[in-house]
Amino acid sequence: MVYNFKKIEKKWQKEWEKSKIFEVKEDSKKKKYYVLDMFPYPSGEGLHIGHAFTFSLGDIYARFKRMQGYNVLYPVGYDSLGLPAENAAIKAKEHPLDYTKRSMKNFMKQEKAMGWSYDWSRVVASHDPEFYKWDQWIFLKMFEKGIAYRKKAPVNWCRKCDTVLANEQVTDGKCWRHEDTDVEIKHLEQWFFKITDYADELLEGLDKIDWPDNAKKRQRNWIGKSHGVEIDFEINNEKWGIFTTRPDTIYGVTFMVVSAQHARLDELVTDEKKKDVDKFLKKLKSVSEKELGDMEKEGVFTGSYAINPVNGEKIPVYAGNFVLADYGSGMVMAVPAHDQRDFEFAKKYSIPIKVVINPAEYDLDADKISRAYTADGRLINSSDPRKSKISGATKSKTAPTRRDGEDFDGFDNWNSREAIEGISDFLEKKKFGKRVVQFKLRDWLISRQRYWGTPIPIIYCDDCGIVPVSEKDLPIELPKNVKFGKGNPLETNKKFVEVKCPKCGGKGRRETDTMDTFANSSWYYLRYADPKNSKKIFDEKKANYWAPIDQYIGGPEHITMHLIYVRFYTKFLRDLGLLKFDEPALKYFTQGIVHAADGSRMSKSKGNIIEPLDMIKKYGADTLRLALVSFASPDKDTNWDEKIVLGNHKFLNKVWDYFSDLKNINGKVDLKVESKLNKTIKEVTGYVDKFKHNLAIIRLRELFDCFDKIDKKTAEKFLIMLHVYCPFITEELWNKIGNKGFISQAKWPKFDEKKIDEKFEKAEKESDGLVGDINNLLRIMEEKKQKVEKVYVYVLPNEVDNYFAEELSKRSHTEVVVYSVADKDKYDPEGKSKKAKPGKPGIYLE
RNA sequence: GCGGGGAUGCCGGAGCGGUCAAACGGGCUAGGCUUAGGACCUAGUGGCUUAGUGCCUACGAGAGUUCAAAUCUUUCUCCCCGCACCA
Repeated sequence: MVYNFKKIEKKWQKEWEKSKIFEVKEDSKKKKYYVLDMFPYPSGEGLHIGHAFTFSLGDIYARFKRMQGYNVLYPVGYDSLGLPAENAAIKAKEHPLDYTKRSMKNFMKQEKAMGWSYDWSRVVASHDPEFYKWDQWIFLKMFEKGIAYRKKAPVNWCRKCDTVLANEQVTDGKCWRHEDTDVEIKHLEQWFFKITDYADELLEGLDKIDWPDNAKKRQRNWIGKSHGVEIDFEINNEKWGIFTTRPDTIYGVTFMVVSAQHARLDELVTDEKKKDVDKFLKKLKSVSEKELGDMEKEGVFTGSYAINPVNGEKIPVYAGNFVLADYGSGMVMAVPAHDQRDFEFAKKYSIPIKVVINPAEYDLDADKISRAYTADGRLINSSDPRKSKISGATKSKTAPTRRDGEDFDGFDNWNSREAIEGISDFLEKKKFGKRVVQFKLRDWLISRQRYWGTPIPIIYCDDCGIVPVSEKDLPIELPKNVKFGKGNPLETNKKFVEVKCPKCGGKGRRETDTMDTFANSSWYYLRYADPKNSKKIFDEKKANYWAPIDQYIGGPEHITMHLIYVRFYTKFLRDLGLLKFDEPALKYFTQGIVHAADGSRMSKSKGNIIEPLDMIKKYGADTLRLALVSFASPDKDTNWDEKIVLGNHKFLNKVWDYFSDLKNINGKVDLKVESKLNKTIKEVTGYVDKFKHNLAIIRLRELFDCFDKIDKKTAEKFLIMLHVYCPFITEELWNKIGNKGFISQAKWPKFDEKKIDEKFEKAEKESDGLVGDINNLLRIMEEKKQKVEKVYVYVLPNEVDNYFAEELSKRSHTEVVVYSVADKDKYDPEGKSKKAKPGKPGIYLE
């Protein structure tokens, strides 16, 4: 019988839809399990192979947990707001709303074709005002708590997107969506979320969750906590704080560098240097951010001098292109002898280099070193010359001692590591500075000057200033009637923009910026718990029943964006008292990326895209699913190869043929098969749980290969295990072999350790060995041109059951006779039976 | 520069201290089955050897730990990825 996958897959899609078996309710008696794939953006192109892969992983897991008896929430939705949709719509000369609706419909159709077992009653879409209303609600709460705030800041601007970007959306100085477009820096007033308030918690929370190490490390790196000291340097009779992690080098500071973008740079520039500085700044503006990264360290003297608090030295202040304006205080103390960047700068501008740390083995010579010495060592030149004069400090070479108070005379001979602490103590004691913690993480810039996003619920009033929209007026809906072209389309709708001030009733102007699309994906997982609630963002009982996500699945590209934001939102909503947990996802699986056959990225421009739909048409969704996850370990990157699909299709054909013939499953329980079955259940259960689907499928194939005539229970258990990978064909066969209902609702099989008997496997191995031996002998005889008619095998009496003449004959293509060594009537003209050893029967050829 | 991952047979990929010449798939070879088959079944697929044996060489390169290493340590080479002037 032909395996008509098209018919079968269509049939079961309908059956599942009709029966609604994947819809779930809260059930206090059942243990819940929440499986979630990352919120997809519904592109007009439909599903790509990456979707097919990652969502299949989710579906496999959801089906697995469901069969194991959990109350499984496995929802789907659409991250339908956002720049890509707007851009695609403009390109197609279509309204984003129409484009989005069409894309979503197309997506749903394809998702159903893949056999993903979503609870379709819970679909959410972020472009739905009933959804983004709650974005706005959260915004208002954040505004209330001071988490959402407005400030002027140097921001990343993409000309092509026509909007600002978050730091996370800039890669190599280029826009994350336009690899060919350099990001420009503009100074604009923008909305920010104060994610940095949660920096410490975001860091510590990582210890509590079961995520891949790699993901955790990347987040830690991104958050970038470092301990250091903020030291006050006096410039023009005013104190300027600078951040350093190396207070041990403070005696080696020979100049200061302030960021060229520093807001208060003007105050440092003296009149006679103004021209120079302006020239320098102008030059910087003409280069893009990207080139700035590659550029040599450059700077210009501002004319001002700073006083080093520890030794009273007067040092020049430069403006430089390599100092970040928004990290630390935007100014650094430069120690050329012990920092490579400072070293290069000092060399370029002939600034003195002062060694204050020597390696253990030798002394550095400031005039001769070719690069900064950044390792640990022993401090020199690290005392206050003003004090030394008074006290006539002895230059002892003895072990350093900790000095307190007035008799302090420096840190010479201290170990630099200890000096970090010692000098920090000293600075704090003298009130020259204080210990501080710095993060690389910046506040999240969420303003976007584009149309297809959540409107920010704020009104500007000349009299009242920034006024939040009141909660009862939510949602602020996106007007459909806008003109696309230059600038923010929302500004073209007067009715939207011109509003009354909610406070004074006077003339107000509505904020036309929309929110970053990542806002939506930061809390959508909670809305699934209660998707239709029109009164509240979600019912807290429901949210706390289903959430947090037990198993989250998605690509590595989201580790530093979405996965940070969603953690931040979760903590914020917890602080509002809505959630009883701190982390959105307890477990996270990062799948590998499927590349094109040649290892390059799949992209439309390269024309190397594999369409899942094509594969479904050619081989069926079951085959595609099986192929995608059996190819390699799912956490590894792979290169696509259609041969894999072909091989899996063959396998499913065999499965189909085998189970279609009911005679095959009318057999009796066979101990050998039973042992193998139980062992397979044991292993496959473990593999599925750990996403090692490639290995699980191998085990299933091996089990299938050992089937001859089997009993119905065995058949069922095999089908159930295969079902998580191939839901359609197994559903059909489940019915075919006489079961009512859905295999989707069957119970995952349990294994019985007692039924696993390694002797069968051993016997099988020995039997394989014997076949090998026989064939080997036959080959040798053939080479010697000796004809062999019959093969006689002499088996030790206790092993007689392990060898079957029929099987051996078949596999060696020669008639085989099996004797027990103990058989008195055996035919054994050359006494080969004496050679029989355990697991190794004697052989005689004739 | 920092951080992560990788290098295994003709190929994709398992294995991560002994049970490894190395799962499973693909390819190829031989045979069978067939009107035919790119379908299916069986066997083989590092080298040398042999009535079923045994030996040698192999898991990017070198060194080491160990009774024992593809598997552990270390150095090196190459590849991929993430962050990147974070003081």
